[in-house]
Amino acid sequence: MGMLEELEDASATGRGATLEDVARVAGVSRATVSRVVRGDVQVRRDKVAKVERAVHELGYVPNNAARSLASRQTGAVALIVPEHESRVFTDPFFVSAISGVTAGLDVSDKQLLLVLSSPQDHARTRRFLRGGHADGLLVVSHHDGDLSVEVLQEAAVPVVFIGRPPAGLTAPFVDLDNTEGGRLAARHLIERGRRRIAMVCGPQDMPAAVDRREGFEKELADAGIESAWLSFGDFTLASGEREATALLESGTEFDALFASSDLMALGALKKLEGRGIHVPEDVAVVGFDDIASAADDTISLTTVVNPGRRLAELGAAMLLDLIAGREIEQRTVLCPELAVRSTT
Amino acid sequence: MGMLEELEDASATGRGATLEDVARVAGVSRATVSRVVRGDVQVRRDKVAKVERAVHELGYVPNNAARSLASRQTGAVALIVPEHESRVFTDPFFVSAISGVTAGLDVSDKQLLLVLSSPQDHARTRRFLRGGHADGLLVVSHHDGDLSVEVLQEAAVPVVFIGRPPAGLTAPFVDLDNTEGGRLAARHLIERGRRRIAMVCGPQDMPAAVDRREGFEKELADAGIESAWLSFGDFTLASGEREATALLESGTEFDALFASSDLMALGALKKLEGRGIHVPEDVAVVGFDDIASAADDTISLTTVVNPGRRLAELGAAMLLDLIAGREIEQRTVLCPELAVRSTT
DNA sequence: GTGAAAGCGCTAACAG
DNA sequence: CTGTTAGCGCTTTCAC
Repeated sequence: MGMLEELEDASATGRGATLEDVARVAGVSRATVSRVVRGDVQVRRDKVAKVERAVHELGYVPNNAARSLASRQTGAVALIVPEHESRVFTDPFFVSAISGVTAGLDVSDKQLLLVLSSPQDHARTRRFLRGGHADGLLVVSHHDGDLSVEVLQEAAVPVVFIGRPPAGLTAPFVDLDNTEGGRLAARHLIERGRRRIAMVCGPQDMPAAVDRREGFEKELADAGIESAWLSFGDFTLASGEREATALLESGTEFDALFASSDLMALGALKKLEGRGIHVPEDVAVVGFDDIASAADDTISLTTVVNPGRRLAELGAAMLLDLIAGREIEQRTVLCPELAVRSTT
Repeated sequence: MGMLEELEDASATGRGATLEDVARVAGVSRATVSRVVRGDVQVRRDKVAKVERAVHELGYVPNNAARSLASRQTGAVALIVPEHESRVFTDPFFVSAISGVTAGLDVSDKQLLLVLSSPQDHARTRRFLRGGHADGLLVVSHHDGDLSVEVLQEAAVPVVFIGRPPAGLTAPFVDLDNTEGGRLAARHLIERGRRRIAMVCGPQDMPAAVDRREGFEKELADAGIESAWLSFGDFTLASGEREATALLESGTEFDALFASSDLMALGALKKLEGRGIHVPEDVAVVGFDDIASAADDTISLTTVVNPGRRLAELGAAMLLDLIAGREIEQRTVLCPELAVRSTT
């Protein structure tokens, strides 16, 4: 299937007291009970007390379905991740993003629906979007073509991108300045005296990956040097290994490697070490993301910090504002920092 | 918050054609449209065609909330994982379990709600359970006290455990014969000529961890040898490292180590190698689970195969049967196998 | 086979 | 501040 999500939704099934029961016991009208239950402040204190007692007594729990039906709100927000399950559960960046969204939603009573939609699930995702399951959408890790304007529009709810949307798709977003991130990495390497710098880029159908590459290339150009090698992975550990191997086998001389994700950097590191290449003596390595294991003693990877958690949190807040009908900044772009450790 | 879930649920928000619209366009009654939409076979072919055309024409999508409200069914099934987010996204076993459930549910139209409920979220989980959000519950990775009979009963829906529930909690379940798994590991090590065997157990508030330890101990006892050392981790990589360090520092002599999870085995392996101990020459290592990286060339860990995916799939099928009111086998116990690789 | 009618439990104007 | 009144959109007996 390919949908995975956070939730708390759906509807109450059967049993249980209804608003009406509570109203009867408390000796007030249904509307009043409804107000109390939702915290609609305009109710006299004594009635509130009565209602609360009745609610407790009856073990009343609101019926979600009825609530949604009447309010035309689902009480949920969906986080759309156009990646395969295995990737999401494997890349720490997503974990931080998810926990960031969770945190950002915490101030509201919205539930998180995690929607993993690998390419094959296109139809399913579309159905989901049309199904009106959420009051708002958060999109992370978007590749070109994953979601079209039309499909998004069908959902008829506010959308916020975590990471700049591709050209042609206009939507509010939060993002890291990935171009600057690429520059940062390149500059650092140059300052360390490296001149034969290779880069393993991320998938070029993702704006973030493109930006990182461009920033890297620009910085090199500004310094009047050319990149020693450029290749493309998909942000995974395996692709990092693969591209490092290719780099090694190409016979290219290089004294530094910039990987567009920590996972790829880790994969490359493994291969380099396997060949007896010393890091950072022979080759300096810089990653991107700053996943937890990058700071691990035995790895200690120099990397560009990608505050995924923070971005996600901001994105969630933006979405909440949008849903509430508040005005928001259409774009929020954070400035990257470099965490210098032992690989450079 | 601490709930994470799969979903597809909630309710349609606004817009869109209703059953009534379709009925009008198709020239039939609402009831008929409803029957057609749900595939309630008793409808004349020509009317079916008319309805389908109208549905297509209007782009009709059923409103979930209304559906749930009327049918008193949510169309969702919850997978309860009493673990912290970080753990779930970090342990490949959960990934297989999740994908197994996903697969098992695929034959139905039920949606998966992933509920991560760390201990602090007890109240939240309880609320969720009482909320009637799902038509059935699947519980995996249950620790003593995580869920009580009462709490489960409040949900008032069928429950299936993936992994034997603790004493006192009676529920249908699917499980691996963990005792046999522990035996298998011990026997293998003994057959390899090892006699000073250490074990890093899992948390003893989990039946699976207890069983693995007991199987291990029994097999050793049958062979007339005593375990060299026994300690307890929590199934994570970090705890594997920690316990291995403790083992090393205790000065205990040992020529084999059985870890109750692959992640712990990996952590231990790292520490052993860090100390210049050769595996398997000096120390043989056996893990449990057979996560993907266990089969990795550079690791090649001998391990007891825990078919998490299969178990989860079976569990989901059982739950579906239960929800449909069908009779089921109260317990399904799979027999473990050993994957012999390079660490023994 | 098919339609009519009666809600599911709640929210949301609208009076008062 | 509070009660009354309508539905939200769909499923589900129950007759026909």
